Amino acid sequence: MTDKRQQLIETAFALFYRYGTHAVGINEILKQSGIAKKTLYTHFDSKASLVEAVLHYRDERFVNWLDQRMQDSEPGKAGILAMFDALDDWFNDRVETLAKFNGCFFINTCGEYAEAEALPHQLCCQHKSRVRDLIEAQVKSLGEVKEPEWLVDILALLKEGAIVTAQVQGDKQAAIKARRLAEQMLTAQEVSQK
Amino acid sequence: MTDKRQQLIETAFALFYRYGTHAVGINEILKQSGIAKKTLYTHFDSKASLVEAVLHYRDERFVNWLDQRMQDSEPGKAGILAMFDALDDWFNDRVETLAKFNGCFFINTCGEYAEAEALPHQLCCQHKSRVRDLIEAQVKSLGEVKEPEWLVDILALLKEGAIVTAQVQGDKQAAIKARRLAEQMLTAQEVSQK
DNA sequence: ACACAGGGAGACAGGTCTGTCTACCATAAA
DNA sequence: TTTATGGTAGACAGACCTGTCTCCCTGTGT
Repeated sequence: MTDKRQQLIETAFALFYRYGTHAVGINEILKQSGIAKKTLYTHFDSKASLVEAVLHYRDERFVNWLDQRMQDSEPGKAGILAMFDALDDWFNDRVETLAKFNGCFFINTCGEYAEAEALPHQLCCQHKSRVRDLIEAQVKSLGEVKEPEWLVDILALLKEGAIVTAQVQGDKQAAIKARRLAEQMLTAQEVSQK
Repeated sequence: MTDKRQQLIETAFALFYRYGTHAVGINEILKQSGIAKKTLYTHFDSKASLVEAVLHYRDERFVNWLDQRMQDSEPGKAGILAMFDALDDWFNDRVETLAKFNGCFFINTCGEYAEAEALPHQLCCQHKSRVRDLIEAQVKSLGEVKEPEWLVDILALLKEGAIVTAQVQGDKQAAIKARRLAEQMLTAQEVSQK
């Protein structure tokens, strides 16, 4: 029962992530998952609510993965740099949990629902806030920082830049380049602290 | 004659930029532009070739605008910072040349054609290369730089990060934040140079 | 053994999409 | 005046979309 629902979400995610939500029809999802149309409509009101569920699913999966990777290192500088290492693994398809890299699902979806009022757009925004919270927690562990808010924003901005560069330009080294700058900033931070 | 063609491209761009290329139908473009379907198909083979033309149009328009803004300042540091100022104007809808800010048309379109083999994806990639070239020219004017390639990459990456942050999170200050970091980097560069 | 719920298969309605085609109307050159 | 040309208007075909509905099969609890 809930098994079918999950299966639908996962199949839909794989297709949406590859081809975009508008480009993929319900029938394609049904064909690939081998699930009947009736079953889909018992679990979801409409395609829009399936899209919504897929966004929730990916959000949880992605944030959990990233959080785990950051928790594996010491809080603070190491944790932040671990984020960029995690991104590097993602870009180069060394993470089984996430699908083959195709950019950020939320940035892509946001492009399809560009109006700020659209629900998918808002869900994407919420996802980015959750990721920002992970960074913020690490920055707080750094100790006294001149302008912590700005540092958090810049680190998040670097992350977004790396993702887009890796996808559009196909530059799989983007995370490493961003990591280097982050390291410089954090080192400068340490020095000025002493 | 070519007038109609241009009109179609501009109407199509306005709609594609707002709603995405897949979400907008040919008929909507025709209705808004008041042009007949037959005329469209004398100028373009298919919707795909219209999308292609729109990407070229936006590419030229955007690159020309950004280039102009950078040329208005002294080459080097000032030129680079002028780029971030230009972005700030764009994000906050102070540029008539570009439409109301809705993220980067190329990033959005790339999300819709996520596969690297897709032609639109490649055109988006080419656009980003052209923008990178603008940055590269400015970095060359800086004089001796330790690793100019890396600096160019990072500045481009900051630019992408600012655009995405401004769109998804709605943070209209993103360009200013990125500009601040760029300024710090370039100042550090100057100091180490002496 | 029997009733019943869950799901597979897919027909179907109603709408939209792209792309073609016909019919008609301008304007301007010959 | 006549004849191209380029445009408008829109019917139309054929495909595909979402969402509903019916029919049938299968497994499970009683």
